Amino acid sequence: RGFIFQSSEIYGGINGFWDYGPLGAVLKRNVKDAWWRDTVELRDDVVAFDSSIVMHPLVWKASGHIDAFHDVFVDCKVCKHRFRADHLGDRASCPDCGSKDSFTEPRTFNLMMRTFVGPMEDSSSTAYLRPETAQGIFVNFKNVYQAARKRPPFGIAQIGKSFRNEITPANFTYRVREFEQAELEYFVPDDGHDMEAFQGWLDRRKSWYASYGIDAERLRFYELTESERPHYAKAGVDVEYLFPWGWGELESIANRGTYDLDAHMRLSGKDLQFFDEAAKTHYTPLLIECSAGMDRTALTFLIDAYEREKAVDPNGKETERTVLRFHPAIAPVQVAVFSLARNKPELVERARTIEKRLRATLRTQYDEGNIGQLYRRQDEIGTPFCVTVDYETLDDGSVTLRSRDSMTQERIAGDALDAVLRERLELPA
RNA sequence: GCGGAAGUAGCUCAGUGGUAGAGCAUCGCCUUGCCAAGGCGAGGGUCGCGAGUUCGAAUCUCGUCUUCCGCUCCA
Repeated sequence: RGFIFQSSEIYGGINGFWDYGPLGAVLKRNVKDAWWRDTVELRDDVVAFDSSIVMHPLVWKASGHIDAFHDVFVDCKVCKHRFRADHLGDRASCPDCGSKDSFTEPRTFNLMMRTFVGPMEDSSSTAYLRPETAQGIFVNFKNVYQAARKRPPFGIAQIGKSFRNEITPANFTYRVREFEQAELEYFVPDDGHDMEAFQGWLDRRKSWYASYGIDAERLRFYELTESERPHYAKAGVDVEYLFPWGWGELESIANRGTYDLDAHMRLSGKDLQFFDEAAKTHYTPLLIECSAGMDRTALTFLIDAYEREKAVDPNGKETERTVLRFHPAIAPVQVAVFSLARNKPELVERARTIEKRLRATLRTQYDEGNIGQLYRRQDEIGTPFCVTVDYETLDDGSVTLRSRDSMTQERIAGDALDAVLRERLELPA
């Protein structure tokens, strides 16, 4: 139906990259808008940001990505298993099959995508496509809080593309090499209350997922143990969804302490601290991070909404109905408007007029023809409501309102339609 | 990167050396008029891509790309 296509399909595709079609692009935009609305627009303590994808290479030195993302591997030529060279130490035999001197030469896997800045392609011009958006926030931290006149506690949010040379892209748009992240970096005073801020954002993110109807049985908030989280992190919770292939991470919420700002202060030599007026001391703010994958979240909405149910056609034959039960805020199309017949100009004109009016404030679509087909087609793309213009409409202006989920129809007076739709779509009046 | 399997219309698939197929979907007309109904018609494929064998390749061989499964990896 046009949600997601393989990238560069006519040339055979390229592993780990995907394109969003007419419906998918709107779906993903709606997911991002929902995140942005809740995380930025409804908060007076969070400001917007949009940093560049290519940054000074030292950013990635400070963040640890240049070291951590350049893993050296060797393969056992006998059992074909691969090992990280630094995990093997001085061992000469394969831990899995015991073969001696069976390793290949060490090979480096660079998980950051590399490019060159300027026309000269040499080591001095090497740059990286960012593997996460967060560092753009950290290195601009001082500019942002001064320009926005913010003091901790306050947050900086950004949505943008990131790139990683994953060894094995897998599971559709779940593990990919180009993806979009939504990240909130929330800076709090070093006053012993940082875990309260962490809990506050965890609760807020929990209710965000719940408010868009994600199946609670398929969503879990996994608390990382001390050994599972980075050494500098005081707490971490992974938001996971039960995909068809198992539990997969959508978002990571963490208390990262002063680690990130410390690292950039150390390498850049710049001061990124605050001055506490009351205590007359300088301090480095602690950081609460919410980092969510937008492609993964969009995929979650798509999978969670998908349902096939038994139905019966007009001849009494058993058939199936495919329906995407999107929340109205997420659905690519919110209202479809139909003319009951395609060869009756007065019906068509009336329906088109209504569709055009609704289009000003809602995501709408016009169609005409066999009414059953039209309803099922909209079910399949997750449109919550359909409005049908029929012969009665020509008499009194009333229309039929049909619900995707209940499959029921009701008669609505023409002048009540807009208000009824806004109520049913759970939109503000 | 390793091992296995697969790739034919938008989707699901049939087609094992001799003119490229079906169902559904899409588009048009008719009929119908409130949940994928019915009738008639149309468009859509260099059979993933590239070589090779052959008089002739979707079909056999090799390479390559992509996808799936299992390893490996997972800041």
